[in-house]
Amino acid sequence: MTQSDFFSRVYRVVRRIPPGRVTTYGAIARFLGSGQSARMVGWAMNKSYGQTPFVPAHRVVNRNGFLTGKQHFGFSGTMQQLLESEGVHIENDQIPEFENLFWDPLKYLNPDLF
DNA sequence: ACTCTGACGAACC
DNA sequence: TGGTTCGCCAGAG
Repeated sequence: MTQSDFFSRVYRVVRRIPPGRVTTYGAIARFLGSGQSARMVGWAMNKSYGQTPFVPAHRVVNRNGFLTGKQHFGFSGTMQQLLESEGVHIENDQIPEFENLFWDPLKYLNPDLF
């Protein structure tokens, strides 16, 4: 594992997502210059458990604001609980305010630094 | 070496 | 409107 590994780059982006905000697998992939690799971002999240520093994977949802990765948080409901503890409202595994809470890496981070 | 499977998303029917 | 295909590519069998 080196600093430039795709997974490491993904983790570094995810760690920058502010509490109470969310982004998408595709947005991260596009930010890293690999727009068609959203699946790899998902795979990276799957392997993010136990990483240090902590990787707030619960702040990454799919492009429609659905908590598609909730099954991977151990007890079903953990992902939702983490988000709600940050003030993110959820209904039926979806974030109604998704469009307002969406945090785009391309808008706040410099790709050259990743 | 080869096939299959995805925490995705866009393009096609 | 909705199901299927396809690009992507790292692991597992």
